[in-house]
Amino acid sequence: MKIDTTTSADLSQQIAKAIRDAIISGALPVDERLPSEAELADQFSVSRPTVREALKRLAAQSLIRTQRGATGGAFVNRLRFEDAYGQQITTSTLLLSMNDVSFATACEARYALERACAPLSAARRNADHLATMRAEIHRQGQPGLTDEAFCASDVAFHRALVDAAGNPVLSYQLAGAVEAMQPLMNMITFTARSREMIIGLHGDIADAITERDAANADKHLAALANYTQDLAQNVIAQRNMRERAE
Amino acid sequence: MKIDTTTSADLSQQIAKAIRDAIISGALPVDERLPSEAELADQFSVSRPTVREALKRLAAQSLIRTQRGATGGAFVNRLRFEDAYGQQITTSTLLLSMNDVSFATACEARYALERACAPLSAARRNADHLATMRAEIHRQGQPGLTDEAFCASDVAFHRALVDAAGNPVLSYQLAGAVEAMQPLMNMITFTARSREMIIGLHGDIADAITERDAANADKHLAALANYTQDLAQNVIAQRNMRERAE
DNA sequence: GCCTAATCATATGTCAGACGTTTAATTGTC
DNA sequence: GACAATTAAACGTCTGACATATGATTAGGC
Repeated sequence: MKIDTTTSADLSQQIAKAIRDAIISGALPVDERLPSEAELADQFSVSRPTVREALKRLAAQSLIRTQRGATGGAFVNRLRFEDAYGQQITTSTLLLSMNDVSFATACEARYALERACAPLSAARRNADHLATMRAEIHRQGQPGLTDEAFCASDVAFHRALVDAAGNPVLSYQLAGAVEAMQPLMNMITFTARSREMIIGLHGDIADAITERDAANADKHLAALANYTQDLAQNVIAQRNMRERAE
Repeated sequence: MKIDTTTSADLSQQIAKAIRDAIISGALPVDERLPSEAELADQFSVSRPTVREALKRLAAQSLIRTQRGATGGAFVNRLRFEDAYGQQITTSTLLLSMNDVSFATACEARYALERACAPLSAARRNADHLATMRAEIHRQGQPGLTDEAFCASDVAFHRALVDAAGNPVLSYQLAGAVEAMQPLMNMITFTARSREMIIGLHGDIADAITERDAANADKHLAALANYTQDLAQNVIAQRNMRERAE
């Protein structure tokens, strides 16, 4: 494991890259213990704090985990889908908020991906997925539900729909798209009538998935996508009206 | 900005989380300068190395950038889609290699996502996208091309197809799926005949996109997905045969 | 008075050494 | 042989210092 002396980056960055490359290449297998911080400092000819900064960089990416104590140290971490969800959501959320991504663009991406899952979900859904979807639909209909709670339930419904496809890669990819949309969704204040409409479409989608009817599931998802876009456009139009009036 | 004293995690982890939350919530806007390391150390009542470890964690996620010198410091970084690609690809690659994801599962996810883009690509593609796709198809047909080069060109073709949708969110999401598949694709040794077949399907897809024919694009993408799966199955079957013979 | 060059101040990057804390293995005792 | 005390290894944190980069300031020359 050698550091790249040609680049003029921070030492901790170079060391992190060297170890990261070793992990990606498979030279450091999962659960392998890295040398101790003191040994790494010797190997790379740097001080322990510098090594520690490099290790923290890797820890932030969930590439390693550390344990204290006699047999402790840094170990190559098995990156699990659940661990990657959080990071994916954080990144997606920031990408949307920092790059002036329009609601329309985000919404389009989200529903395009979700519709890609629908046929698989229709084929493979099990009782658990259906039960989750029905439970969330029921929750969404309860009076007095805050907008935040409604949106959270909305996300849970769609995640169940995606998970029903039984493909962890898809679930991971969609997690970012669906969860990151939530802050944007929260911008839309749902009226009682629009909630009713959404719940109805959720019911249609759940019905189609229950009946393993991929075509109908796609149809209702498309309707939901259109309706969501319309809602957002109205909110934006009204906001512009208000601003012009002031 | 307060640290969570209830959890018993590392101090640097707690501090990183506090700053990260502030960034996500918008309390720290893009390009805002964080207090100097010494000031942060004072605020959080920790030493400077601990603060530095926290900042390195954030830097690893591209949430901040640092500058040396008199007016230097740590600044909230505008997370760009291009910056996020690399991280997304690294994470996706490790997820696949560390979790025994079957080729079938990864392939299914990839083509499901890609087919979700196709209708948008058909509607919005411009001359640049078409030119890139044609150029890659031409490259793929050249004799003497190594398997690696063929796969790289394959990735470039599909990225052009996805980018044609004109939705940066989709491009970002797909980058992980498409690029992370490459190591798995490289496992498949393409014969001359299978390359011919793939190039033919690429041509069909490019034709459909050129003609803005979403239905045909989807049809040929589905055919390509099936053919890729078949190729992989044959490779795996042959490998098993060899192992049994030994 | 204006431009250039030396100086300075500030902040990050790195180092050395030390001490505290956690944890498992070892040792010693009953 | 089982349990308790000791020990050693490793991470977590702190202090203090020096090196280095870089913008701002100041001094000097024209």
